[in-house]
Amino acid sequence: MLGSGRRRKTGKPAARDPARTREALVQAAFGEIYRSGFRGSDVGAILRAAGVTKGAMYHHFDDKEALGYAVVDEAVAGIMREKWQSPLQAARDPLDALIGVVRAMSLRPEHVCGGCPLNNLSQEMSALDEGFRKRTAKVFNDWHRAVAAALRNGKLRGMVRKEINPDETATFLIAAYEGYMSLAKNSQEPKMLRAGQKALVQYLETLRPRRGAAGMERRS
Amino acid sequence: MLGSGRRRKTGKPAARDPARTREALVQAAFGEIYRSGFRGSDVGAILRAAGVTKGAMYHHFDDKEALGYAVVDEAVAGIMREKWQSPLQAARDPLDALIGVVRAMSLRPEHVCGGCPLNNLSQEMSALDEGFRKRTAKVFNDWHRAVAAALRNGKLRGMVRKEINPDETATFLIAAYEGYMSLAKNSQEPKMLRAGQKALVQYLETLRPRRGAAGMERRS
Amino acid sequence: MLGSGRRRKTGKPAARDPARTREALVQAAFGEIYRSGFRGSDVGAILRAAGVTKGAMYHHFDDKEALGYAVVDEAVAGIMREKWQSPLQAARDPLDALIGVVRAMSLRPEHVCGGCPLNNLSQEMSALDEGFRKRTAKVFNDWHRAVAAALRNGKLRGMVRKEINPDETATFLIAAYEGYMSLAKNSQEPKMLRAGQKALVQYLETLRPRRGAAGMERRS
Amino acid sequence: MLGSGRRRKTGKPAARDPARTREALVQAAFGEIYRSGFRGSDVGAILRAAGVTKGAMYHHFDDKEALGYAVVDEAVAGIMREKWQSPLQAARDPLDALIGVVRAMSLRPEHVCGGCPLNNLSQEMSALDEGFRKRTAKVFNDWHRAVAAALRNGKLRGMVRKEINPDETATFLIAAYEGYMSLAKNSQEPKMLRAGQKALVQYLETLRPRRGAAGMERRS
DNA sequence: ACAGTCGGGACTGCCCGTTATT
DNA sequence: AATAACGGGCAGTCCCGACTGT
Repeated sequence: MLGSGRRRKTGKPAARDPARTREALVQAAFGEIYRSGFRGSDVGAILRAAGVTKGAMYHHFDDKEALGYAVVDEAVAGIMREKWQSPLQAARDPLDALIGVVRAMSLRPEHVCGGCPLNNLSQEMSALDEGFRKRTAKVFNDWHRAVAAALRNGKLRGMVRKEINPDETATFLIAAYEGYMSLAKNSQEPKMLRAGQKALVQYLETLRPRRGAAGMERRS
Repeated sequence: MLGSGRRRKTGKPAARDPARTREALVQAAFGEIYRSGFRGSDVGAILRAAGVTKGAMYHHFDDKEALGYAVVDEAVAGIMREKWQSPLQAARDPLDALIGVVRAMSLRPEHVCGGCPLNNLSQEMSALDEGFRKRTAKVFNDWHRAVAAALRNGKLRGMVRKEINPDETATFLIAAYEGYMSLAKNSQEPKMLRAGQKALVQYLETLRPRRGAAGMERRS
Repeated sequence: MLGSGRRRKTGKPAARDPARTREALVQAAFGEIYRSGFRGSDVGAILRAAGVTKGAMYHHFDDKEALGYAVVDEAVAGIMREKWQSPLQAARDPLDALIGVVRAMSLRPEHVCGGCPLNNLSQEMSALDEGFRKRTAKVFNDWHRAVAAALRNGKLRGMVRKEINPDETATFLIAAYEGYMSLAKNSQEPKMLRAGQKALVQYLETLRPRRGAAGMERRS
Repeated sequence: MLGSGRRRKTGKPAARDPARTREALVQAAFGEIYRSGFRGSDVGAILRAAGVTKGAMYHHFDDKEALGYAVVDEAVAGIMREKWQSPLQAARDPLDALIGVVRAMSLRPEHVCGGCPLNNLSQEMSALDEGFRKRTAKVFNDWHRAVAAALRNGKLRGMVRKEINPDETATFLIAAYEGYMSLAKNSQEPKMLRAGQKALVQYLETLRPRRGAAGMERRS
């Protein structure tokens, strides 16, 4: 502390920017957590990846947990929104949009092996940490709401069969999606994901109203 | 016990029984791992739960990993066999049997929150440890084979629609099942599992051939 | 406070008074350091005690070390001057004065347990930081000079035995004094200090010239 | 943890020997603490000096504090015993023995600057940690008892003046000794220690009975 | 076959000093 | 002069597994 090691700072500390620092931390943490799980991820590695020091991190986040929460709230939720909510909101035909989302699933090996970030975190932490559970549940909820709303909207506009229950159908879709993601992560084979895409698309097609039936819907 | 202070351990070492010791370890490990994940589980806790000491454990298993592998190969595989393979083998009507299995899903809170042991382990370890991945993949495979075989068999016997692809259908079933288990684990609400049961049963019912229309079904 | 949201700090910043701020810092630092040692003292605690903020402190002092130096130069040196130099300067009989000082030693528990501020700092830092060492050495020196001067003066005026060496005697006195302070700090018993007082007074009495034997004393 | 970094132990762990490990830790800790004080000493440095890892240390000691306690109880107490108790026990003439001890004080620069290990620790920690205080107090006590016993014994054997109070005299001796050690540590000059030796020897000589006046000394 | 002490080492996050920024 | 941001050392925890006995 004193006495011996008297060293003056050498390299300049690279222009403070709290927001950037925070964002870098969240992104780096997301990457590490995606790779190793929350508990398996090393704070040191996150720090290195973010180019940030411990002191800075513990200034922005109380502890590793708080950082993990931010990852769910920001990074993971953002990804899901971008992948599902946005396309659905912008869509004319909800089923086309959903099929588009399913077809857009990445088949890149790292994504196949990595699985779904949301499901990973949820599976790992739900039973262990209520904070994580609540946050991941919220993301699931938002996702579910977006899909259900799209279906409901589709029904109103005659683009989705009248008999289906939007909530149940949305849940089924999400469950099947996550299930295939899990199986693919385990098998590590893109063909498993492809099978999932095929099955999901097939399923989604069954949700369209029968042509020439009640109300005379036109295909989009 | 004679002469100088030479005393034999008083408490008897509980009648050596290697097989029992091993089994106790595997069961205790299964429990701990189910609760905390493989990496989160504490060898000490497993030992305590099994009433076994370190020396004993490291006699039977090279390391924690080896114990984990045994948990997959024995405990987890056993559970899946008991829950799926056995009912299916004994079944007259494969769809009835599958519906029976789905209906038998435990709604007990600890199971809802705990999720599916197989999926848990697979999700946690697939990306990190090839040994775990292979072993869980094998269990998934056996499961899949059993379901597919039942469906195939059902087709032959006219109890399952001819158009379905047994392999794809089995995969879909498993994916949806695991998906619902994941969602339930996250939501911690039995009603999510109930929704899953309902949806799966509904789906299974669609696999039955149309009555009185053998061989003439139209595509949906 | 007009127009757009331009607001001046509402709570007044307590009437800037650099000198007061500085003094408050030195006093608070003295207190903290006396309690916990220099390295053990927490800058935050000093700040709180002084009712001053970090920015203010680092305005007045380059770093914690500089504050510590000021504590030695100002607070500690001041205390020693007040306790030793002043009484000695004003004294008629130096031995009476010294005895007075010894008798004035505080027996209050916090002082017994706290020890001598000068010795504390010197012991803690001498080997670790040359700046502290030099500064505490200077205070010791001033102290020593004052005692030695008093003895020398006493000799001239026939109030102190001729044979004694003022420098050596002063050193001995200081050493014994600090030694007792150390022992008392360790034992935490006032009676140890009392023993020191008694011994020192006894010793000081032996420094008086033998009555009626001016100039003819034999050494024991 | 798992998955990636699979490394098998390479270097053999150097033949277990708990007692050696413990002793190495205590000795290394003594060195570090002597150099930097207890709070200033770095556990990592101690570990490096001892050639021992953290795990080993925290197996033998609950925490840094416990290691520090062992240093007092074992290393410091041992040094004092060796330096004072042993010579005194073996002595014919207690005063000769004490003078011998004083004359044996090391004048080596590192010892001058380092001060007395016992006093260092006592000064640093007495006010902060009751455990340290008690332990150092015990060492002081043992020391005091040995000196007092020697003086008492000397009195009985006519080698020490009858009028002196062994307890008070021992305390005075110890106080003066520690005082000089403190001053020397601060001044960093061996000549200060030499002055101390001279003064202490002179003082010790005054404790001898007057020659040819056995049994008839006057009170001072 | 089993008991358990010993030891290895990665990792967290606290703490605290300091420096930009306002 | 006040506060937010940052740098980083370091204690101590955790937990695995080896090795010595019994």
